[in-house]
Amino acid sequence: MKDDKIYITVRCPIRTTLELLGGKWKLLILHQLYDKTLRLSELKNLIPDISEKMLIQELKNLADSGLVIRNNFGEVPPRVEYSLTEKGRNVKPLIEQMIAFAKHYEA
Amino acid sequence: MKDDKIYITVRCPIRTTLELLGGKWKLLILHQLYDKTLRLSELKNLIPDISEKMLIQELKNLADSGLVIRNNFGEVPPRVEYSLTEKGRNVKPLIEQMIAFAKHYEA
DNA sequence: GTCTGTACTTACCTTTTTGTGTGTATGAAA
DNA sequence: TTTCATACACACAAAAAGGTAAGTACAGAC
Repeated sequence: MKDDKIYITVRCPIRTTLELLGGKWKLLILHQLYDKTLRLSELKNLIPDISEKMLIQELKNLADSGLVIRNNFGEVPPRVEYSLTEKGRNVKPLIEQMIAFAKHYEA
Repeated sequence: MKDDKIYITVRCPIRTTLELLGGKWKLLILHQLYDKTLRLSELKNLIPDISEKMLIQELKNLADSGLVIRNNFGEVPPRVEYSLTEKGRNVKPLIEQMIAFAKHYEA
């Protein structure tokens, strides 16, 4: 029913971004990754309250979305490095606006 | 500001913003509200797939956070209008960055 | 031959978020 | 009298998100 109306609203850029970046962890991970390549263990230290499962899961998510690149060195013990893709780097202004918003809010 | 790593990480501006604006609906509501005052029923039409319960709940949330003002005219049948506060208006650049991000992503 | 370090995987569980359906108040209109 | 419109409350259910704990693989160090 009323397919026209619904269709327009449910596929808007805000929802797209929410799907890509929504949730508790993705933006925090991308923020850490912004200007450096990091290993899983390093991310774990930088975001101490994330569980290993969530970190791996969200990194996989971000890699599947093409925002993060997973570089597996194929060594033993395992060595894997994560970094942003070109598209992933587009989160920067978004993150900066989030920080600005929090600042304004707390002022 | 302290250099305690944990403290910094669990209480950072990104998390603050996530707490205020996270979830499926808040940003969509704020977006509709950006340049106009709206009644509940109007918002319901503009975001057809939100349930009434969620709409009311999220509006209450946003009002409690001081981002939205609830103006109750005390009439019968009820007439209540919602609009952004000054602080609420600070979401604009954030929303615009979300839209820009989606655009870049899809390009 | 046991231990260590790393990046996972899996099963299971709890919490949070979101959705559905129903009920309430009231004045006016039919 | 009945019906309608509006904003919202409440009980409950379903779904999604997140957390815990255990296990896997394997080269090299001990």
